[in-house]
Amino acid sequence: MASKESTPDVSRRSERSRRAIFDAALALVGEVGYPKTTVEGIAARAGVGKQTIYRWWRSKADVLLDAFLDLSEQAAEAAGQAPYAIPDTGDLAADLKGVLRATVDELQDPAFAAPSRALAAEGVVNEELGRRFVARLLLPQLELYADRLRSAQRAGQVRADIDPRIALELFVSPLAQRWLQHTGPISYEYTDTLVDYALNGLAPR
Amino acid sequence: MASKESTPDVSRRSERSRRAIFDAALALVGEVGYPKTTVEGIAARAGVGKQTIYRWWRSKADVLLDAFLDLSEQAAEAAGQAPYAIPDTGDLAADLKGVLRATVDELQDPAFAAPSRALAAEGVVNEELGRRFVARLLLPQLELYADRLRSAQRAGQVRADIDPRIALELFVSPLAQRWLQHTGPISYEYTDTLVDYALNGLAPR
Amino acid sequence: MASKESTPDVSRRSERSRRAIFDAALALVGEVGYPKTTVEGIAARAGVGKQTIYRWWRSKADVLLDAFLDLSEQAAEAAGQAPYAIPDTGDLAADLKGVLRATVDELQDPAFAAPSRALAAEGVVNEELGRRFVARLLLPQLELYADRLRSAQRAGQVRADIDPRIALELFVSPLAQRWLQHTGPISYEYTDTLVDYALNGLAPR
Amino acid sequence: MASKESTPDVSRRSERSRRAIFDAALALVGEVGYPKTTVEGIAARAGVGKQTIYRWWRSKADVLLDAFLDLSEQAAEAAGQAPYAIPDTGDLAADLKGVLRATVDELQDPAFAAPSRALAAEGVVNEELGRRFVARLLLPQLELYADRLRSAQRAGQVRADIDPRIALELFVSPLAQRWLQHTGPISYEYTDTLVDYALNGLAPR
DNA sequence: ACGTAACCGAGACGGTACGTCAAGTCTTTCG
DNA sequence: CGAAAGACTTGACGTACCGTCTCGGTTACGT
Repeated sequence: MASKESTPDVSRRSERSRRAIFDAALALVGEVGYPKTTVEGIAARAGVGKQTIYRWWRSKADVLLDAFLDLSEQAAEAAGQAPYAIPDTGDLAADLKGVLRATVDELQDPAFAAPSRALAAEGVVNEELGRRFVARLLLPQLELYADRLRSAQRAGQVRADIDPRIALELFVSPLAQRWLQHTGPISYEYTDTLVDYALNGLAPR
Repeated sequence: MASKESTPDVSRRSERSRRAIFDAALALVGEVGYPKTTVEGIAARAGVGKQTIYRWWRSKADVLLDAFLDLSEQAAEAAGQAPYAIPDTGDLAADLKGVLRATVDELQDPAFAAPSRALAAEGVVNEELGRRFVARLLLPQLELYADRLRSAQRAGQVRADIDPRIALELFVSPLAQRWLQHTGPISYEYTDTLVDYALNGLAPR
Repeated sequence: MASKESTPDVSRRSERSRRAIFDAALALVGEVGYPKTTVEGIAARAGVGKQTIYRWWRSKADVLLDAFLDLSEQAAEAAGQAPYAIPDTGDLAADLKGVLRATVDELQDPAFAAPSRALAAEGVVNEELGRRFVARLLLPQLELYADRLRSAQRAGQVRADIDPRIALELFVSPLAQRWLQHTGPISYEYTDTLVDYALNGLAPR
Repeated sequence: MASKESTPDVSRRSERSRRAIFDAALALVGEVGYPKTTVEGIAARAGVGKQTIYRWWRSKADVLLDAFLDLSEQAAEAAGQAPYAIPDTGDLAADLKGVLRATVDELQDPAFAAPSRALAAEGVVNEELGRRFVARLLLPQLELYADRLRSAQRAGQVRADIDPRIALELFVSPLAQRWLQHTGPISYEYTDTLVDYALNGLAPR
């Protein structure tokens, strides 16, 4: 006996509509911004009835989260073999700088930045969505940094008593904050500096 | 020569209404959250005409920004002599840990956290407001950390070639991100660790 | 080929709402008067969204015009066989006096008078609505008088060179003006007198 | 002890403001129509504070009524000796036709027609103002017709048993209704016909 | 092969809040 | 102290979207 509240029959779902909704949602967020993106607008642009959106998602933010996850997966596939893993050349600083430079590029691509920023903002204020955003998008990425740091610990390049989950925030969070809150400019030089400071510390040796 | 679009005659403004609007706005954000706080609701709660709000502010976010700045100023005054300055006991680590612990407390006070979070969220998506939020609230506070770090540089506790404006982000941004995006728990232990990592670096010495 | 500005899909329209709106509009005009009747009030009383009114009508006056036309049609149906036709007993004076006496009664029934007066007033100042009011309500009624006068001409009771469309105004317009502009009292005696004066003229014979 | 609600000290009243308000009110009604004429607009156009209007009048309609009365008086003065009286040449039909032709001209002069129509409309719906409009503008004019008819009765041109107050409506009201409600065109020929029909009646002699 | 049960596009529905406008009141400033 | 200026409270306006609820139509099984 299926629950009354469960999603409708998934097997009959129109893949065409799903794709059109994702495309419309991402396009609208990029074009007019998140606040002016409306469910009504997404439905119209996707050539879809409003109810088709409400049948499968609970809110505008929900749609966008799925659309963005879908986008990320597609991007990952397009990127080929090692889609999302931090290289391990043995040179920790160089590896981190490389990944952060790629992130800088990504953050400046409007197609990626607009929905990402919108979801982050919504997550700040809507805790439930925020937790899903973090769990499905942010944490997996952070975990890659943690893995790389653990590897560095085994190689003796990072002290053994360091908590990798916290350590990674030393260079990731500053970039995140500058980007989200416009508290400063973003550049390769900046992220390189973050890695240097974080690895070597501020105090004289 | 007053511009046609400038705000109306400020000298005639009702201080009573201004205060009531601030109080109502902060109270509502705290009680029902930012999205459910409406201009109409603020006006009603403040016993003020809606037009009186639109006469002086352009949006809900604008009102809240001013209300929150006002709150901060009052809090600063109430805090007495050294309202917003980081102590300088000579022990950099201890001083930073102390201030961050105070910040942790503040971030857990709902009266302060709700509007702050709302403004941060709005600023993420509304760049114009975001820049004002940063310029009027965030940067002044960050500058205090920069000052303390400069003092530490003079005392030889921080390397001279370090850029204080970037260095401070090593411990401030992680806390900010955990708070804003719920990427992890917040505690005294956590901020203490951040300061230790940031000052000493991750690499073995 | 439907015009872009045409009313929405009429076949899907809710008859229930339409009726409720008419009832509410007529009731409110009767109770609080036309100027204090608001679209918002009609919607609330009808248990209907405001947008449902604006979807189908352009203004308060438009709603009221349709509501009143609907009322007239219902009254006509209720009146039975010969709903709106002037009797033709052969005695022109008696027939006209009878109809005018009925009109006097109608003009003193508040349920009928309030919306009628409101529409007339609006029509005086809003030419577009005025023309519709006249075309759909006033002229059809006047035409009945013209018909009766033509019949009287064929019977030799009215001179053949008389223009019936003007002639009818001799007894209809005075009543209309007294009612609309409060220029004098209204009674059976008054309308009887009008008919006598109009048929026989003022000059001695 | 003066009542709180009495008008303020009339002797100190600014004639300059009073005139400017009248001019502004009449101009605005002519230019944008009655509904779009606002007290705020009148005050602005007259270079006067809004309160100066509310001090001396109770409503927009009140202002306009006084403005129109003032205009009528000025017009009357300008017209010279016998400002408002119906000529008495002994030929009743000719005298009435002449006056009605002049009225036709007046009704087509926008400077006169716009405020007049506006006041009539307001009077239809606002009984209190309507009665003042009628008493101060309409009835005095009707009385002139009544006087002329009484004179005709003394001359034996109108039957003695005719009530002049009702008789005059036979030709005045039709013109009024056509003008107010757009129920038909207005012309010299039309008003001439009205006089003929009214004096001679519709029935064959 | 055919009913019947779902999804689908469309869009009307009852609502909430928006941002604007004007009403009429109240307060401040000036002559 | 009257008048100008204009800020105030109030409340209707007409618009934009919300999330729900029909409406036909078109698949896509299940018997």
